[in-house]
Amino acid sequence: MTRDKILEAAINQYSLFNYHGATMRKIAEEVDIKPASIYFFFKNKEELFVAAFQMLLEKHLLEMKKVLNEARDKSILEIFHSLLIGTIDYHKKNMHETNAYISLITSPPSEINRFLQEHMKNFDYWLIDSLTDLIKRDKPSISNREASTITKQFLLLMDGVFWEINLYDEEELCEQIYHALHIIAILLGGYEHEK
Amino acid sequence: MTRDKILEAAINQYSLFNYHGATMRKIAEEVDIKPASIYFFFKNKEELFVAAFQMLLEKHLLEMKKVLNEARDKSILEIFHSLLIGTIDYHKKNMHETNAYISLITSPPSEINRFLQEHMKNFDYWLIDSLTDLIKRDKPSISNREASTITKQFLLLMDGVFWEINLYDEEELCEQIYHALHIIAILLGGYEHEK
Amino acid sequence: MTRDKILEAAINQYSLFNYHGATMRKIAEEVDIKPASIYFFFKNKEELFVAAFQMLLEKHLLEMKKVLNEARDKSILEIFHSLLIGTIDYHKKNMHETNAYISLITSPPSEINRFLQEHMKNFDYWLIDSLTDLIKRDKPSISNREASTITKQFLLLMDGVFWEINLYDEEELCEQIYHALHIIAILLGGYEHEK
Amino acid sequence: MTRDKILEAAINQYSLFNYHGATMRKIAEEVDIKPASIYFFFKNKEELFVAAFQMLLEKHLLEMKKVLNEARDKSILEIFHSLLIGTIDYHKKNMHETNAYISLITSPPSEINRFLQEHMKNFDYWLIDSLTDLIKRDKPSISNREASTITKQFLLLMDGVFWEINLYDEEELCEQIYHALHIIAILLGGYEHEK
DNA sequence: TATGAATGAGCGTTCATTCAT
DNA sequence: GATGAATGAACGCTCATTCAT
Repeated sequence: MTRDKILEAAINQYSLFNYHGATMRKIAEEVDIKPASIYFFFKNKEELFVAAFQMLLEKHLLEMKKVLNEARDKSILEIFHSLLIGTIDYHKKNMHETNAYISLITSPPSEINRFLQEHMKNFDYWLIDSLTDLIKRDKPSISNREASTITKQFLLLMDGVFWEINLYDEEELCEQIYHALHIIAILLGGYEHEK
Repeated sequence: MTRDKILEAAINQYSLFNYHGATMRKIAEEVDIKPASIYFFFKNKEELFVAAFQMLLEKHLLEMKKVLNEARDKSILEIFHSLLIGTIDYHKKNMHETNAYISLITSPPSEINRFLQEHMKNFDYWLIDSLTDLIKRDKPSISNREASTITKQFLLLMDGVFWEINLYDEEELCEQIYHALHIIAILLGGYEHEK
Repeated sequence: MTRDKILEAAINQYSLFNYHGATMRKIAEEVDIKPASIYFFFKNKEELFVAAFQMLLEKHLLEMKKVLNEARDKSILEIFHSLLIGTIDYHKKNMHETNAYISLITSPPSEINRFLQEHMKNFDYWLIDSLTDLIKRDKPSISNREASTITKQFLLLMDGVFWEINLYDEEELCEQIYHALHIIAILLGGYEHEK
Repeated sequence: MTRDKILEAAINQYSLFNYHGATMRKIAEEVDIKPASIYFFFKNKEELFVAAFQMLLEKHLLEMKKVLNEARDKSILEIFHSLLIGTIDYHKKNMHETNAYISLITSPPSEINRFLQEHMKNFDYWLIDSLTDLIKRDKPSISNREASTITKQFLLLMDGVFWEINLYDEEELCEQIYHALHIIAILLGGYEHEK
């Protein structure tokens, strides 16, 4: 109970002030306990944050899996659509976590760098594999190579949208999502044509 | 100039440890002076960083302008190409600055938030305006709306590549740039066809 | 008994880190319980250590009495010999306790100072009285004054050897014990002669 | 200036409360500065105490050398006398330092153990060599072995007196010194006789 | 008996900052 | 221009201790 609240507060503070600015005092304040109490649950600041980041990344992975699973039976274009919207929705709903996630990737505290690299690689492999499979299921005539290319192109667009969360407001972001989907439609259309 | 060296060191430290982790002592150490000496040039930490960030953003804007200028006389596809390659090249060559830039955008120290928003908006306007103009110069038949759409789609792809600087190594990044250019070609091709 | 194990651990920790460095946590760890459990047996740190020191001093006194008792029927020179060897043996076998004992005497936690002074005085009186008696039993011709002198000289030598436990290794210490016994023999021999 | 006062205060506090009880705050208070200021002169607590102990041991060695030097031209018995009195006098006059010295030897903070061992060995060698030389100068007929034996016997007595600083008050201590000198006289007398 | 959970006080240390020189 | 010396505030953390269970 308290342990979970501490983890959550750690992520919040990290998203606002990064590692060095996220002090044990402020985390404790957010949970409404005293700083010393944190040390009953975590050995020190570093281990608290390793635990918090682990939780963050797992949650992110789980959420993505859920989104993909719920869209699994739709057409590939709709799957891309759901994935994009799902990602943005999740991140808009959990701005603190998203901010923390972004900070984590752009300037990871050196202690957890290796662990982070591992996670990112796994996440990437899983997403690429899943999407490539779904593309081939939807368009059986497509070659492995082509499916992989489409996947990577989609990731490129998704990453673009993801980065633009930082730059644009709700409305502009919506427009960019629309552009992304439009491009995907064109790319998939190309293969449609050739079939 | 000692002052310039301090600014540079501030950016370096910021890129490595963010605002709260970039201490006056470490900055001074990097310049090989004592912390007290920094206060001869800057009133306090906040003003030092405001100055450093200003320099960083100006440099970034200047660099982008230079890249665009040098490509100005090529075809629009080549311009897009140059812009993408130029951006990546610049950021690969100045990893500290890029890291600082990313950190600045993803988790800006609250004091400079307003100033940063202003800059980003101006940068965006400038880039969109410039690109829209160049598109229309290259393809006079295109409507304002269409030109604006292409520009935004290009920005989406460029942002995707930019974010992937964080995720991928040299080789993979190269592949993604290729995908981006390929997509751009298709999008422009569409208009070509309609002409 | 948990209580006894706590006392023992307290002495151990005290011998290693003195009063302020002997923490409740480390003591608890040594007994394989939690720090809170110590408070079931002792009101607080101070009372725990008062109890521990009392035990330590009593044990030391008892041991000395035992050594003296076992040598009681030998000649006075042999008694001195046994006492010296016995003391060293005991302290070599219980290095932690000896260390604690030495620390206790050289830098007593202020709270138990008075209690310690009392004990030391009693121990001293007892040892001097016992030895003086035994000398007179062995050499009836000796005056009270002379017997007292010999006792004090012996104590001086024993204290020398005791301090050198801190300074020398096994072999060198053995040599010093030999010197001590040699001197004692000479001193007693002087009276022998005069008899 | 300030640096020296800090070292002195460190020794004082150490003599009273040992390493763990000698806090930076109390040391700073004694010097009438703020705790943070200590860190301008010393990297951390450990290095402060290493410096303090080094100073302590050097001062002790110097003092002993001075005492020995001043007595150099007297007879060997008088030299022993001066040494004993000089040692006691010095330690009585610098009770804090003596207490620190004793604590240092009986329960050295593990970090400086090696350095301390080295010093003690050197001090011992120096004292033994010096005394052996002086004995032979005073009694040329004596063999090396005999001189060495006398030296070690003297050290034994001096150590006894030294330890008894902890146990006895002024008056009793005086008596013990008298006993020590008496024994030395007898021991030297033995060789006199044999000559 | 024993401990999980909590805390106030204090620890060693570093922070940004000042100011006389 | 630059720094030696200092400091108030805050840092991460550990201390002895409490108390309900």
